[in-house]
Amino acid sequence: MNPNLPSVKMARGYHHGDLRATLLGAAKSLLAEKGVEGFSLRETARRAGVSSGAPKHHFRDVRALLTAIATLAFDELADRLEAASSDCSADRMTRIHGQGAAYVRFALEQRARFDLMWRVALLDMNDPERCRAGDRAFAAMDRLVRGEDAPELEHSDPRMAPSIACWSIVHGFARLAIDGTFGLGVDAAERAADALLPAVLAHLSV
Amino acid sequence: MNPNLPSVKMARGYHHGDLRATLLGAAKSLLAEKGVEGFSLRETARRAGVSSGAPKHHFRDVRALLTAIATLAFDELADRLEAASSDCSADRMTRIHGQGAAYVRFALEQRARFDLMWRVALLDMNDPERCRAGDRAFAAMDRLVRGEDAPELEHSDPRMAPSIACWSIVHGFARLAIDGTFGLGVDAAERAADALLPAVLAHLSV
DNA sequence: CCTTGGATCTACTCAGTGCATAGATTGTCT
DNA sequence: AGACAATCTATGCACTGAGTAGATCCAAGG
Repeated sequence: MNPNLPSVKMARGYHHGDLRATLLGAAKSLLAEKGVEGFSLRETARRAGVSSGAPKHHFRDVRALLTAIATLAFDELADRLEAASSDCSADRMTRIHGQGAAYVRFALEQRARFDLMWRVALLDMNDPERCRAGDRAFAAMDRLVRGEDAPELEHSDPRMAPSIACWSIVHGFARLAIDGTFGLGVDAAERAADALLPAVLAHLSV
Repeated sequence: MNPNLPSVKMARGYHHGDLRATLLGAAKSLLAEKGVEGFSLRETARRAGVSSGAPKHHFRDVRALLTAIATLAFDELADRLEAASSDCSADRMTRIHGQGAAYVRFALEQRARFDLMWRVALLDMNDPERCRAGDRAFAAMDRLVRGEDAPELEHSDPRMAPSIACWSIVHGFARLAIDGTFGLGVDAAERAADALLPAVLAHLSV
């Protein structure tokens, strides 16, 4: 055992050793249990076994912590979208539908985190990491819809319409499912989504 | 001046006279100024010129007040959707697009209230009035998409796919616009929405 | 008229929150 | 060894939603 290497699992003394990661973990599970509205920084600190002022040294404030979590979530979503669109044997429309299904699945599985990703009032929207991760997720969708070598454009450019249409329908469906339109409770939403999403995506022409 | 009729504008004494309506008004304007996250029951009471415990007699708790506001908002949205689809000279698809535009316009104009309508954790989702108003808004869209005399179905029924598709794309677009995807700030979002929405809706086939 | 009951409103308390500050502790570098 | 910087604790402040006890007022009935 080499006591010199900056071990991640340091014996917990006055200094925690890896508080930043521990806080992120505690925050994630608290979020999953209580949802965005039930989240609190103090409770996160409590779960990390640390005083309520300790997080300050790793996250400027609660917004910074939430922004970090949202960033991780956006990256995870981007991973999933990229994975879903990597089956090159399928034709374009099939891949688009598959990616849409992955988007909705992510939203339903990671309800609270997905919710958080869009809570602009709670996030630092100018955080460069968050922007990067968000753009990465959108880019995965955009590449599939507008093609690999389409020119990069502003989101608001009218030539983006096909990608925005695809994103809108999938995002809107995910939100409706999460927000209880197809029945409250996770099971009801998931069953409805499975039964409904393919039929819904059939109405998208891009 | 008949002092017997229960005037809405009673001179403000110990009893307010019309506190319920005043609270709703104060809450609405507070919401518009500070957004859902910045809303507080105490500040609402303060603006209504009344102590912080006074609202209790008109709304069980903050959730009941917010639910009442969401209900009013859903009814207002339903009114707008019905008005937008009433132009019988236009063909079906034109009317659907017009209704979608009305939906997005409402969301952008009434940002905070639209936001609130979908904050399930803050609302009493079982409140019958809220359910009624919500269903009314959806029904306006559904009638236009599936036809006046289509059978009534559960939202999650696969035969609802055309209406859900329409709702999803419009709702998703509105959320993206509100949540700053097309640029932060009201102006940017509105300009982008104007430029983008028609092109986006062109990809919807119902 | 006058009293009595019920509705409305005030005043206070409590637990909980985010944030700021001051001070204790510890690892690291010279 | 000594000093420094980073990390963590402890405390205080202003705010929140919610609960309780009591003041006030209105509108009946005697």
